[in-house]
Amino acid sequence: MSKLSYKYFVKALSNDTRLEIVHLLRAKPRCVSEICEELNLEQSRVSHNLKCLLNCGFVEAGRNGRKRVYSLNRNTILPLMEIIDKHIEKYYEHLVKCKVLKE
Amino acid sequence: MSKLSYKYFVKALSNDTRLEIVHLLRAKPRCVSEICEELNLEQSRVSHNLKCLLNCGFVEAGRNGRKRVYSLNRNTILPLMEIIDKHIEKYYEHLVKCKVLKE
DNA sequence: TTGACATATGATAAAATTATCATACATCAT
DNA sequence: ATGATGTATGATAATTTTATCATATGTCAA
Repeated sequence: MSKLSYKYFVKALSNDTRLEIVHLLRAKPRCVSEICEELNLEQSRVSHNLKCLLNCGFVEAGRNGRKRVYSLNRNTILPLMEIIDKHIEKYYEHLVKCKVLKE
Repeated sequence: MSKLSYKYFVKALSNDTRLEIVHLLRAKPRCVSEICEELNLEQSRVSHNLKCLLNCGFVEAGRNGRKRVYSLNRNTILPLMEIIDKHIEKYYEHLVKCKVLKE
């Protein structure tokens, strides 16, 4: 319940790969190879990042034959993203003016 | 409004220094030198990290003489932290069992 | 049981973040 | 104006995070 764990949970959502996975799973559950294909990412990369999301309870894993199916933990991650979205909506312009975002 | 900005906002909260600052400001606004003292951190480190929080709209800055006073943007960061707290409460045990947290 | 498919994992290289140092800038009191 | 105080900023070193590669593990079908 410490700041350490706080940071850990937040870090899980502060990475492109993991955010892409989360966004993809928003629509429906998928197995690892599907995630790889749809996001055009390497398998080990996806697995490593899924593990992080799993550890933090942001996704859950089931099984379908030899496939491991991952789905969002909708109870927690969706409301969380909603709040962040709202904040971003309000402050995006501000952030852009500060020219902090590159790319 | 892209994933890039999303990541940027979340990253602002995924760092020990910035989280400590945010937690400190929860009680009341403070100037840079006060933050340094209370958290026992170097001044430039605090300033750099405050800038990040400022860019993202998580804190606001005023002035009092030659002191620059920072305060929390309570509208957005407090509800956000509340949700994260709730999630952590639920999943902390799980996370510990996975032995992901070191220290 | 063997081979093929699906995923996980450990080690390390590559990339990104962070802290630190030196110094610049800004404000106030004299 | 000058010095003292308070804060910001740029460059780079130190640290952390991430991706990649090689390989291990697990599951199923034959």
